[in-house]
Amino acid sequence: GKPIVVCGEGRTVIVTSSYEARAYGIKTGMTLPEARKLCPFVVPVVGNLDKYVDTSLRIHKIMLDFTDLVEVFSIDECFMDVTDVEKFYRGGALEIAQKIKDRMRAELGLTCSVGLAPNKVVAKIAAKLKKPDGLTEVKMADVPAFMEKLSVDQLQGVGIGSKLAYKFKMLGINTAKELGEAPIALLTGNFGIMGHFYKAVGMGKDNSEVRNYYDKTPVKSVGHSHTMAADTYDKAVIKSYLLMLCEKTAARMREYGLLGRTVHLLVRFGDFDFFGKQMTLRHYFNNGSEICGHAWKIFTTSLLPLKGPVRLVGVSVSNLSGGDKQQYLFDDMQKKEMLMETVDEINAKYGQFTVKPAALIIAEEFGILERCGLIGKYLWQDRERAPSGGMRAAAEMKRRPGEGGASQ
DNA sequence: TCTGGGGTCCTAGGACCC
DNA sequence: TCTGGGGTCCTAGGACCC
Repeated sequence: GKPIVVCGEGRTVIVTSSYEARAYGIKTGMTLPEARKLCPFVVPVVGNLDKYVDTSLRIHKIMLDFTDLVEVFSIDECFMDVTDVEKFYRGGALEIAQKIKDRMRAELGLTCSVGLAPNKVVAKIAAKLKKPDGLTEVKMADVPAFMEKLSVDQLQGVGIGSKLAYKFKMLGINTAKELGEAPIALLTGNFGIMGHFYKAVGMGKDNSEVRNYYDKTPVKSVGHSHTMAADTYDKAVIKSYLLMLCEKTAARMREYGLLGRTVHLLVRFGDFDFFGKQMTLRHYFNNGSEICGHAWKIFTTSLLPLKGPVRLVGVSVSNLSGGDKQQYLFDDMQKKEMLMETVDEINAKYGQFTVKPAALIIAEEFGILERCGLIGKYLWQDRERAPSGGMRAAAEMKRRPGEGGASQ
């Protein structure tokens, strides 16, 4: 019953908020001061990802009792295809939806909103219509009438964002119906191959399949970025942050059994100007110090002297390869891999960064990181959060990412 | 104490190969 | 009477999703 906002620590934004908070005009993406202006007694709550991941997996379990065709779309959304199983329930798909809602309430104390439709696109839009605790069914025959009532803004979430909605309006397309009826030449002329997709969405057509829960889609990139506690020109501080992010990235790559050969450096300056540059190597790696070496090379060759204070640094690795164990030509590479495995095991047991590169220890001891404020705390926060169970759950979740799904 | 962090996909241009 | 056509790979930038 209170106006609550969920946010992070340090320089953060509001991730989500209770309906009480929304009544004051508080929206996702706002800063805390902005929210306080709208509601002085708003209650900030720091998010707890481990708990959300754990809850998410419990929800999946409930859905999997009905079918394996459960496609994870995000931490709180799934598509479900009950075409083949609805005949086992007297009330059909509607009964399945209601049973899931009942079990979520009874077992997890949560409400959810369901959209029941012939395909993923319509189901996703339908699910958003009544929140919270809604259940909206759109039968095949009712799809045209359903789409007719929607503005292009309401198509958001299915690959049509606000910028696109604006462009549609500039073309005189204001409703989903108009989008569906727009000449294909107009759409492909303006949006290329995507024009076909937009027209289909406008008509409420979508024949993409709901993936099986156990079919893993390969990860395309792994990375971390962080907005520092304060903007800085200090290269030692920037490099320390970067090394920490590279170590976290590398540890996750190893956890997923991945190697990569493209390093992408991201930098956001104090004025919000964004810089990104990537570099592809001939060989594969998943070692934090190597990733950092490449990222730092991009930094020093492209960004010095600094045009302004740095606000955010980030790194990501792509061009990933399935992580089969490599046959090493040289013993020292094998030793390095054994070392990394051991470090990963220790950190999995005692918390992230229990064992870390000396460069990070030195950065800590000399107070380089503290000069920027929160970094020391950041380094230890994962340890304080009882890593073993939750982190595994998080890894489990990330190994099974989803894409767009029939019933949500 | 203005403006987070994790991703995917598409486009367009250039280098390079035969 | 200058410089085709088929590819792949890499990079940069942006829209979009949660």
